[in-house]
Amino acid sequence: MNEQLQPLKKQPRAGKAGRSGTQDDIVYAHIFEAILEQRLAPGTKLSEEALGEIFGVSRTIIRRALSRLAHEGVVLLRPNRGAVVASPSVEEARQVFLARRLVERAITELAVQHATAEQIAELRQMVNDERDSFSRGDRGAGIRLSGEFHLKLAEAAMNAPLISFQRSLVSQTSLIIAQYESGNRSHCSYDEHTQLIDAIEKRDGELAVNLMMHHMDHIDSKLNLDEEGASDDLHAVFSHLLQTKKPGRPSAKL
Amino acid sequence: MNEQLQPLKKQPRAGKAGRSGTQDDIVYAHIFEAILEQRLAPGTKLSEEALGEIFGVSRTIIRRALSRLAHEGVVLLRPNRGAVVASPSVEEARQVFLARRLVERAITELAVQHATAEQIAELRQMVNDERDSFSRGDRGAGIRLSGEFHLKLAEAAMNAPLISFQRSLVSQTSLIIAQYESGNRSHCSYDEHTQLIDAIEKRDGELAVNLMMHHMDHIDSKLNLDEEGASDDLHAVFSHLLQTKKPGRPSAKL
DNA sequence: CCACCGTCCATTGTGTACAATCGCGCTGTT
DNA sequence: AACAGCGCGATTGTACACAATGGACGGTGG
Repeated sequence: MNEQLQPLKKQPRAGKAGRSGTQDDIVYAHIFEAILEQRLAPGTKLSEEALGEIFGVSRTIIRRALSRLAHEGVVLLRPNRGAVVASPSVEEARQVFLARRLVERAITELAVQHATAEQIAELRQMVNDERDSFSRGDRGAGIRLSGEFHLKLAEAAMNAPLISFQRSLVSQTSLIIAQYESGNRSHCSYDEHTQLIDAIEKRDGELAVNLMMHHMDHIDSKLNLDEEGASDDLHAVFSHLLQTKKPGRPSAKL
Repeated sequence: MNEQLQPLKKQPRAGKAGRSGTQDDIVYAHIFEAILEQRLAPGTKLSEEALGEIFGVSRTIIRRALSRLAHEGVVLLRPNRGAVVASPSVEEARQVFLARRLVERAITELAVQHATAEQIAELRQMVNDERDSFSRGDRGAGIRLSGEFHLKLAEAAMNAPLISFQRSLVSQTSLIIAQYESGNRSHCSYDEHTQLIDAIEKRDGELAVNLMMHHMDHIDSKLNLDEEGASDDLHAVFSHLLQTKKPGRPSAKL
């Protein structure tokens, strides 16, 4: 339990109050990555003290990071009960996908208008990285990079609120994919990303939007949101036995 | 500086760790309201210690509340420099409005599909409250209630991510209105809200969306985002002198 | 007289101690 | 033996103490 990560402790030991927010960001990014790459399974308890020891920081920092993650929807903060990795229900997944369709359409249209040559080049680079990850068999990194592609696209749309919203949606999408993907197919078609970039570069808005919508369809179809397998959400598992429940799920899983 | 608010201190004094998050919520809500009702002007410094004394809680609580507010975009957190009430630039305002058009359209369509009779009744109640506030001359509460109407509408859309995003957008919108409104006109036409509810109740999606878009136009037209008066953003004030800044201002258009 | 620089002070960033809460196992009773 | 009530341990929630940062102020030199 005493082993700690090196990169965190670039300085002696304690008391390096400086670099405001840097520690937060590091912890946040590490947990975030671990969740999105499915190294942390949904439902896993995230103990503040344990994380503090692992990263070599106090609970204060951990707590801030968890707070941010909860705000993005990848972590569930249960009052007095600690934090766990979120395990989106089917209904939550549907809502996220609905919202994403909406946002992705808008982002695509805006990106066609505003994307600079530099941004397009960066997008191509990201697709390359993504392809590399998949060819290396690093599925987790692939999911993450695929998400980062969509995030980069949002940046090209030049709209801060949309970027922020997209970050949250992409994070949750990655979590959903990790949880519900029907394993056999190669799940993220990076060639669709390439086609999308081509359309954006040609400033063909209609084509780009169509491609994006098809891309969304493909992602959607690769998930089995209808018959969810092996959930730890008892309410969902036995939902067919319940007659009068509210549309929204309590989302409390044990 | 020693005067404190009563409602906060419902119990003896310190150590009431219970009711997890309640104190946070109270502090958060109070600051939030104060900002939206323009009792706190944009740019005002929000000292942690001062707020802590006012609310009778420690800086820990204040810090969390400020963090949440920053996440929603109504407070700006400057590392090592403290928090201030956000003062959205014209460009930021444009981005928020663009995003809102997008989201409001989707919310309206979803609300037409999903709104229950109960929710519609609640919406009518909110419009009443809003009208009362304006007739009382309580402009601040009016702005806030107008925002809460749109938030309630988002709830009727039954999509958690959209609700969360809408909350952020509405907050920022209120701040923008408070900052940029050209003072003479009565600014929020609650009768438009009433018409909107009627359309939703009749399940007339096309009409509802049209009304919502016109509503957005009206809000937009009441702001003078073109000639911003007396900004404290030097970059914006002297932007015409700068040659190599960010690529101009991408016109807000979809 | 103005500009530069070193010191001070106010304020934030972080770690840590302590108190409250929740879940869980134990014991006693029926 | 099963269930209810109760204390206990573990973990989170809060407050506070200390360290570090950044700006302000005043002194000194040009």
